[in-house]
Amino acid sequence: MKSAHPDHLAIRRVILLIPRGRVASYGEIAARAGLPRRARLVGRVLRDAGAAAKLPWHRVLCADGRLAFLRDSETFLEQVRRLAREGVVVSGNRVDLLQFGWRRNLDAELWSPSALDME
DNA sequence: ACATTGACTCGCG
DNA sequence: GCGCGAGCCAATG
Repeated sequence: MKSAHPDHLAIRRVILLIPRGRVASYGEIAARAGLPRRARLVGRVLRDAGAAAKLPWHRVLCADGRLAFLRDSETFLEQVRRLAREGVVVSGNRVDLLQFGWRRNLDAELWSPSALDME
């Protein structure tokens, strides 16, 4: 049973917009969906969505770039696999947002100009 | 109806 | 880096 709640739909829409090879935080997704400070709702939507939803859930991380799961969990490993498949590097339990963040620091582009090709 | 629980985030010490 | 509190609020028991 798919939720018809408009907030949930807005959040799913934003998640689908995250480009391959990029990641975004729960909070950023909420903000882009017009729901500032509703990061937890994003997590709830993803959990409720499940595998059948076909959402790129692996591109969603915590605000500091860490994955949201325990390092020994199967979900964590699956997320790392999916990210690696599209070129996103996970160091330890985190991703460098300067390189792979949807909205990354402009200075990072000076350090790796090739990142511009991903837009 | 009340308390707890989160795929969260941010500021402060 | 780490813990705490606050803000957030639907789902769960």
